[in-house]
Amino acid sequence: MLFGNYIRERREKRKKSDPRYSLRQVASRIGVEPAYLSKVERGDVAPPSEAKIIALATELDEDPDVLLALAGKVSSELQDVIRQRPELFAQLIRELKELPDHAILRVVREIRDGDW
Amino acid sequence: MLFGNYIRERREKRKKSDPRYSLRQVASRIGVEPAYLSKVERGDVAPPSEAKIIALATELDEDPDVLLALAGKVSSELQDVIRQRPELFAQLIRELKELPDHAILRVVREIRDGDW
DNA sequence: TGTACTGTGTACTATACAGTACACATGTTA
DNA sequence: TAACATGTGTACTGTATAGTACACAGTACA
Repeated sequence: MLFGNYIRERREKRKKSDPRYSLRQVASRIGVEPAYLSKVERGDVAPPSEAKIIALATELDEDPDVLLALAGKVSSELQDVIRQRPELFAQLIRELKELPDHAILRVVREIRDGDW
Repeated sequence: MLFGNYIRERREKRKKSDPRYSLRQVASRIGVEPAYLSKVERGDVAPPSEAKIIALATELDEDPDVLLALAGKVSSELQDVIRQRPELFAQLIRELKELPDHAILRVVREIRDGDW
């Protein structure tokens, strides 16, 4: 799924029941020109900046990390965490790379519940 | 520690015992102009691209992830891993953010040794 | 003492990024 | 049917990124 298609789909869905989700109004609320959002939704230009993507996520009630991923980006907040301890996190992420979702979820839960 | 200072320090150290580590020769081996590497080492310009930083890491036998971190970057390879499963990794990284090094290392080891 | 190598200052450049501004045709509604 | 709202095409812009090219002064050494 491409970023633009996904956004358009989500926005149009909301528009059905709420006219406040017209392209123009959403564009205005996230602070871009309508022509630009139009091009973004049609994949005519690259996805917007991280800040605009997060605004869009809030607006459409989507997970910002997922939208950023669709846009080929990783949240700068997460990048900052990694940059604080690059060896540790690099090792961890490479270790987890091949594991199935449920294994990673198990790690997340163990950390949340355990006495780390 | 700034990226440029660090690189210069490491390079000069090697240069003491091996004249192949002059600024010019290293620049040539990693494929940039000497004037540029000079500016990079003095922090006169921003750190180079990911590819050049990795070449530099290889050249100076440093950890690429550490050099990238000093340059304010995160390896695109790690970013790709995160982008494959954004929710999962975002959750995990935020969870680990506050934990001390030894706790994260424990996770890494458990994954490596265990039956995940 | 001249040749070769060292690091550096100045000027320039090509490409990507992240949009704006305005005009236009079509559609809706009061 | 006038006023307003909708999405989109075209043209343009400022800033950042990632460097190159060339000249120059100082140092080493043969």
